[in-house]
Amino acid sequence: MSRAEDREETDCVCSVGMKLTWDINDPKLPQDTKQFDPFQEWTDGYVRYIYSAEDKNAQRHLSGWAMRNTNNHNCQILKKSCLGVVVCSRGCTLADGSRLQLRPAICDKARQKQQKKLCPSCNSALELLPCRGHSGYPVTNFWRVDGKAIFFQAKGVHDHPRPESKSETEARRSSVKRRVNSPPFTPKRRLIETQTLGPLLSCVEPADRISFIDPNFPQHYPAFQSPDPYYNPHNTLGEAPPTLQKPANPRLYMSRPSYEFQGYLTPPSYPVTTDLCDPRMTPVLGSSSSSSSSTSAPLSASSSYDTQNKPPPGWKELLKTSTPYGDNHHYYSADYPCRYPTNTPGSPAALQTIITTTTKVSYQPCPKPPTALPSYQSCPKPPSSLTPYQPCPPPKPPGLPGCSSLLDDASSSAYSTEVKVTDESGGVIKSLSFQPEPLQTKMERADGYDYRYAYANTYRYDDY
DNA sequence: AGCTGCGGGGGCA
DNA sequence: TGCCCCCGCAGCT
Repeated sequence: MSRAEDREETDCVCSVGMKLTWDINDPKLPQDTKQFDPFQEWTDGYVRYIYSAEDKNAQRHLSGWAMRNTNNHNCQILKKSCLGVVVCSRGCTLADGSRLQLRPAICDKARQKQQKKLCPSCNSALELLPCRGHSGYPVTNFWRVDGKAIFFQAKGVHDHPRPESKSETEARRSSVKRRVNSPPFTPKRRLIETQTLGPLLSCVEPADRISFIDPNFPQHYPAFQSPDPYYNPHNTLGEAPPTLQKPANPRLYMSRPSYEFQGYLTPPSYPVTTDLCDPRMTPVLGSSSSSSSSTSAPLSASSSYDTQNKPPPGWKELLKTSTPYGDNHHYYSADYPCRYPTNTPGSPAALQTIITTTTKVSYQPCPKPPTALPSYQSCPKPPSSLTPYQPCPPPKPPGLPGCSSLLDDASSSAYSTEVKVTDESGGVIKSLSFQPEPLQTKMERADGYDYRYAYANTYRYDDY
C-alpha cells in the first residue's frame, strides 16, 4: 500500500498524528509538533499517532496487542508485528459462552512452550489465531523517535479478538504469585471473588465463530453478540453496565480449579487494568504503568504459529478483490477475513459492571506536558553509532506523563476516570485514571469503523 | 523465564 | 529493492 493511500485512509481521523501528513518512512517527520496524542494501547487500523518522547508507554513501544519485534533492517524505525491471540482450538465455552483469549508469548520459545499446554476448560489443545489483518500479513506497528516526539504508525486491522493486554497478563501473573504465596482459598471464596472482579476470559459461542465467516454476516456482527456481559476479558470496567446482576462466573465451574491457570481465571485481587488501557479509554498510567514485561499466558496453541502465520494461498487475492480497506471501512467487506467474532457494542449485557471497586469519575483537564523534560536526544548514545533508535531508559518526570497532552478541542474537553481497585481488606491495589478515546476513534466509530470486536469499552464512549 | 531490541540471513515478488 | 519471516544473541527485569 502506498503512502498516499495510507494517508488517504487515515486523514479522516483526527489525532494529532493524523492531522499532519506524514509517513513513518518519510525522511523528515513533522518537527513542529506542539501537541501530542495520548498513548493508545489498543490501536487498530491504519492510524498514526505522535506521542511525546516523555511518554513512558510510547518509549516502551507498548501495545495491548501481542506485538513482536520484526527486523526491518532499519535501525531508525522499530517495526513490530502482531502475533494474534491464543484461543481454545475447540472453541469451548464456559457456562456463559465465554472463551479464552490469551496473549501469545512474545518470545518464540515461550510461545512454543505455551502451545504445548492445554485449554484449562476442556483440556483440548489451544490454538493461536495469527493476525492477518494487513493484506494477509500481521498488523504492523512502526515506532520512530524523532526530536521530542515518538511517531507511531500502524498498518492493518486486527482480524482477531484482543488478547489479554500486557497489563492484564502481568496482573494475572502477579496474582498467581500472590496465590502461591498465600493460603489457598475455598471455592466458595472464589465465587465471591469472581463475582466481584468478574471474568477475565472472553469468549464466543462456537456457533458464532462459525457464522463469523459467513459472508452475509452483518457489518457489526450482531450475531456474535454474546448475551453474556462477561464475554470479553476487557470489559472489566467501562463496558460495565449499571448493575451487577450476574450469575456466578462460569469460571467457577472450571473442571480443573487447581489448574495453574486458575490464577487467570479467578484472581482474588486482580488489578483491573485491562481496558483502562483501551484507546477508547486512553489510559493515563504514567510511571505507575511502567509494566516492565509481560508474559504469555500459561496456555498454548495446538497449531504452529509459523504455519498459521503463513498467509494462505490466495489470501492476498482475496483481500485485493474484497478491498477491505479501500473505503476505510474495512469491516464492512463481506469478504473480509474476519475469523473471530466478538459481541456487539450497545449490548446491554455488555454494559454490565463486573467489578465492585471504588470507581470515581472525575472531570478534569489533562495537564499540559512538562516542557523541560529530558528527551531521547539527551540520552547518551550507545557505543555503536549504527543504532540511532535507542530509547532512553525511562526518565522520571514529574506529573502525569501518561497524560502528556491535549489533543485539540475535542480532547481538551476530555475527562479522566479514576478507578481504584481494592482488595478484600479495602486497600487500594491499583489506582488508574484514564480518558475516553480521542476524537479519532470517535470519528471512526461514527463511520462504523470499529465495531468488529465490540470491545465493551467501546460502549463506554457511547455512554458518555 | 520471559520481554525487548538488534542484526544476519533466506525467500519472495 | 522492498518486504516478509526466521533465528540467534545480548541486555534487562
